[in-house]
Amino acid sequence: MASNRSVGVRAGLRQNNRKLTRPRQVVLEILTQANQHLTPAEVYRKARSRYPHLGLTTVYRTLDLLVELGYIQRIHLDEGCHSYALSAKPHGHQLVCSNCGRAEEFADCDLEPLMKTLHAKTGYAIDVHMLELMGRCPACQAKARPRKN
Amino acid sequence: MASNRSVGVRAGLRQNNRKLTRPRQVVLEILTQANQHLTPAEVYRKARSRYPHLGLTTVYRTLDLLVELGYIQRIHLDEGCHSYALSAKPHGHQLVCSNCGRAEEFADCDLEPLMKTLHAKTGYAIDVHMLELMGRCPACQAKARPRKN
DNA sequence: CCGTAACTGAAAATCATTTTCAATTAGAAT
DNA sequence: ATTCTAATTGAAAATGATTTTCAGTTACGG
Repeated sequence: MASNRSVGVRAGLRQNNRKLTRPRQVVLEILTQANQHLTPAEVYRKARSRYPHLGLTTVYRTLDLLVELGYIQRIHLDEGCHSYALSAKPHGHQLVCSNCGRAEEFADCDLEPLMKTLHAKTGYAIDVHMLELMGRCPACQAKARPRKN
Repeated sequence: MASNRSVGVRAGLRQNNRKLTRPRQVVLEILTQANQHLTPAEVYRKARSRYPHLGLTTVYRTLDLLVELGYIQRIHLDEGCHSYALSAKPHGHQLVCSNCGRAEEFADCDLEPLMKTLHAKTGYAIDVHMLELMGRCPACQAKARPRKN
């Protein structure tokens, strides 16, 4: 069953003279099915249960490629550092649970006013921004305060 | 000449049962005099010209400590990953030049409305945010378009 | 000045990421 | 279906960043 996504990706790859290989499919599947941002090592571990021959090197290369083509995005966490997640929406940001790591993606960051102010103040031609929010997700909040009953 | 900052830091350290040692002073001086965010390796190189006996291990440990006490802040760049800079203002964010790396700090991020919206939408109890902007600084813009005359 | 907990630096260990290279494979062209 | 070739792969080695270990040193309260 070739997923819709996989069809789209195949086309995107072809445009760039790239191939849709098994390892690439597997990495993409893992990220598609995870509701989470994953580190390269995590992707590797999960992907190998499906395709044991996969190499870690290839995971790194595939993640880079998918970022380059815009199918996934790179996330910076305070430690551990790099994780990757599907970019469902153009220009997505993450809202990450500081307890369980679950993440929501959102796009409506509305930083235009801030960027204008800063441009006026500093003269910088701002073209990129990185925004990430952290806090407890509803489930973890519930777990944390069972005494509330 | 003990700087004002160094006095404040000494007090802060003492409260935590920590000492103000020469290596720590040097690392702090380097960051104070840099108008830039610096990686641990950069801090190390600069600091050694002043205090050649300094070890890289100590630089890492000192940077961690200073972050913990709130005197400096950790910055995440797209690659290279970690850099450190003085946190002049409480809760600072960085506006980094994508060309030369120079950075401005700002605090008035005004994300409250966004955080409220997201809280309503997702239920997350948001308590931390990471925001970083990138773009060309005025100097690099000027350099990039000399033909404009 | 003393005592001691905090701190230090060198070396080794660990962990993430990249490079190298010979073998394999996807997919365009027959 | 078969061939051809550039793109891709995985193992191993190399590189780079960061952490741990540990014996010796130092700041600073008493």
